[in-house]
Amino acid sequence: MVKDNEQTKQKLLNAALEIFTEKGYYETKVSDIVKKAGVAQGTFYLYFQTKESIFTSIIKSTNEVMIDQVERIFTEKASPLMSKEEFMQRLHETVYSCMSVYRDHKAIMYMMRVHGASQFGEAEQVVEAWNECLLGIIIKLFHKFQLFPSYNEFQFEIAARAIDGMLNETCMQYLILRDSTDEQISQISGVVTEMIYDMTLGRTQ
Amino acid sequence: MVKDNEQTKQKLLNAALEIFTEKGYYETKVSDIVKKAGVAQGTFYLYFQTKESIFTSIIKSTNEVMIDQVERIFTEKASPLMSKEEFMQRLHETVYSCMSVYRDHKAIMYMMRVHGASQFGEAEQVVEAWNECLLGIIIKLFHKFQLFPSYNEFQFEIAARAIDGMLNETCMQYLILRDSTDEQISQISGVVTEMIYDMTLGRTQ
Amino acid sequence: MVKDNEQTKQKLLNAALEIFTEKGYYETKVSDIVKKAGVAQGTFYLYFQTKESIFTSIIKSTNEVMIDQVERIFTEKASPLMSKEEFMQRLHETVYSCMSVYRDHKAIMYMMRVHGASQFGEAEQVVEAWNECLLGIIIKLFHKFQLFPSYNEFQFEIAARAIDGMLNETCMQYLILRDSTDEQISQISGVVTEMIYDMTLGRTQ
Amino acid sequence: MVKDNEQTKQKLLNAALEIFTEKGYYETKVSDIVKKAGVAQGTFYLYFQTKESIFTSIIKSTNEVMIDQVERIFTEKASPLMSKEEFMQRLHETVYSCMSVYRDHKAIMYMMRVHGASQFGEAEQVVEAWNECLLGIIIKLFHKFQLFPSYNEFQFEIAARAIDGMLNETCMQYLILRDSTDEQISQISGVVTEMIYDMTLGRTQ
DNA sequence: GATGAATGAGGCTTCATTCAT
DNA sequence: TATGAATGAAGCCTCATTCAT
Repeated sequence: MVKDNEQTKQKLLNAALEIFTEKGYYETKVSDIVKKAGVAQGTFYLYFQTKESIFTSIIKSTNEVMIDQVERIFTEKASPLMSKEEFMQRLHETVYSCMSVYRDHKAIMYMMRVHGASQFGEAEQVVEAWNECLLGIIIKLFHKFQLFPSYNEFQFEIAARAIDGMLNETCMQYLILRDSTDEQISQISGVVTEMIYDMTLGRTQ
Repeated sequence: MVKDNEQTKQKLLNAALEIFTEKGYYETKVSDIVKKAGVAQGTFYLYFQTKESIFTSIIKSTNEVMIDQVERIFTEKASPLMSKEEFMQRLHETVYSCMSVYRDHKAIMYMMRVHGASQFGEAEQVVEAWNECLLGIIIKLFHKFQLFPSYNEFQFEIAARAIDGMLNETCMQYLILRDSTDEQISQISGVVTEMIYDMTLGRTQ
Repeated sequence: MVKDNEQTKQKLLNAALEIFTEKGYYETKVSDIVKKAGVAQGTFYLYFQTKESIFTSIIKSTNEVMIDQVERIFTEKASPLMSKEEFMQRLHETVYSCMSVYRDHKAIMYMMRVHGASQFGEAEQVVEAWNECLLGIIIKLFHKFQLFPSYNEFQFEIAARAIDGMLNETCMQYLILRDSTDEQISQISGVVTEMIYDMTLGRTQ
Repeated sequence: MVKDNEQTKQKLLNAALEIFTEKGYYETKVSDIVKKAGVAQGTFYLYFQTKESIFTSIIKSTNEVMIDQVERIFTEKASPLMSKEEFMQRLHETVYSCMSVYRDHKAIMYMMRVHGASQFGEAEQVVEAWNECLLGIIIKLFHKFQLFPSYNEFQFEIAARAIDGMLNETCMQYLILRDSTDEQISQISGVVTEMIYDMTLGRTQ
């Protein structure tokens, strides 16, 4: 029955994610995964061709979800015509949502960042895709709000990457490496929101 | 002879750094290292106890140098009494110097970030030490300039990590993953400097 | 239903023969066989106990047929009283028929010779049985025609094996490894017939 | 020291030949080989890349030797101008020498014929090379002695293959599958020589 | 100190066979 | 009878480490 089929595959995926997250790709043995999943060694190979392929499979599928979620979050949240308060409110919501995405995919993010998942052809592209996704969104927003009018293409990109780095680092520290309460996440996004505002719309000028 | 001794050890360290950087810890074989160093397999174990120990040794020693350099850079560069122009000038210099440190230790940084060097007890501490180093400096500066007066301890830390993330990401992208000219590095630190200024001293109250 | 039963078994036998022939015993997987037969993995074991047993089963049953055919061919075809022309005619027919047997069981012969099917207890006996069959026939004919009167038992056997080898090799080359037309097979048996004649009845006494 | 080096390699080759001969390629485990050679599992891979490569290596090198030996044997042994007695004498010597070659490389021949060594790309070529070698020699002799004047190209080849098969089969039976004394080998080559003579120079007509 | 051959534990993967449905 | 998911033993190979010279 397909149901059973999928169940086993899912058990393997869950086990693999957990152990990859804990130990990284190389320290994870296929035997660890099957043991945790509660199936036999051979069963693994009914669902995945190689150890690498389950790894790639995990980060690829998660990544698609994350990119999708993030893109949805940033769409049509804010407009240049808003008042500062309204804008801040929206920005805060956006940052908060974005952080939730990180939290929901904690294990994957951990794997990608801490264990440096960019070692295999496909995984590398995934990490890159994720980076470019956020960057693209930020740049699009810059244009929408006509920020940094004096900046050239290159400077634009730098600014976007700086914000990307800010978000990434805070998410990493407070959502991936530590567990934070909703209350704390709200505070974190509050600080980040303010900073982003100050660097952009709120620039002294 | 000690001289010879050190020479061989250095050859191994150089070779190891190069290959670790290129392939990461796990994909690097001791046999690769000795081949590149031009010594015999057994010789490796005259200088390092294990493969892990040469790895740790490399990132530890480099890290000390980096931390030292960065701390020196941030010391006494700026003071709250300066004019904005002067302050900006100093900050720019500081960021630029900081970027130079990244560039000078490109390989190590690459290893730490891209390959996720935080897998072994000691290496993990090194990565952490580096993060804490920058963070500490930033927090100290916040205090010195009495920034974010309304922030509590937690928010303070968040803000510091955000800036840390900004710096890290831009360094990563432009100095570690790509090669940038001095001219470009100057532009990059310019943008970052402005952003930092806007988020801190230049805040719209 | 027995009918269905037999059908499935036959499908498996056909598939197995084809793949064994193509890849040899070891490179053939049970999964290949069932796939080609269009049945499930488990079904295989309803009809055959092991992979080895289907293999043995195939060559054994085929071998019986072949031995039977060959024995019939050689029976009462020629007699010492014939004229040379008549004898040659009969010998030619015999060799031709013999070659047809090889051709009809091409796959099995291929398996036995090219893949060296003599690795398992039973299979080995089959190959041997086949060899002894031909050899026996040839020796019987030698006696019937009172050939090699000066030869002792040992020499007799050598001569028989030599002819056996001749037949085998030409069959192998032209019927098993290559496809030959009826016309060509006729030529081949012509040459072989002449040679056999020259070595036996036609000997320069 | 190179001496030791070669010694270990030779131990492995000897062990491998012995076990391949006994069990065939697939039933031979690398662990069997190293056990018989008295070295560790890993040592095997210092000298051979894979199990297949030691197999190929063995039959390739032996084959070169055999081909060389056989070609030397057949060179300038007989000439069309000889008397029958002299010719028979030479032919007998030739066949005898040829049989010695088989005997000297018994194990390899066994492997090639009985286990059907033609399963891997390179091994296949080796078997073919050996077949073509003998065939070529026989055809050359046919031309030299202007045998079978009425035969066309195709018939020529058939005749050559027939003789090849005769030689092969007798060698196989008496030198590879059984052990024969020198005395016996002499008898065998005697019979074969007579047969070859009868089929060729001694043809009625 | 330097060498490099030798070691052997342990990982990944295959595949014949079983078994619950 | 038929299915096909599950099993697990066993093989090949890698590579960090040791050791005799």
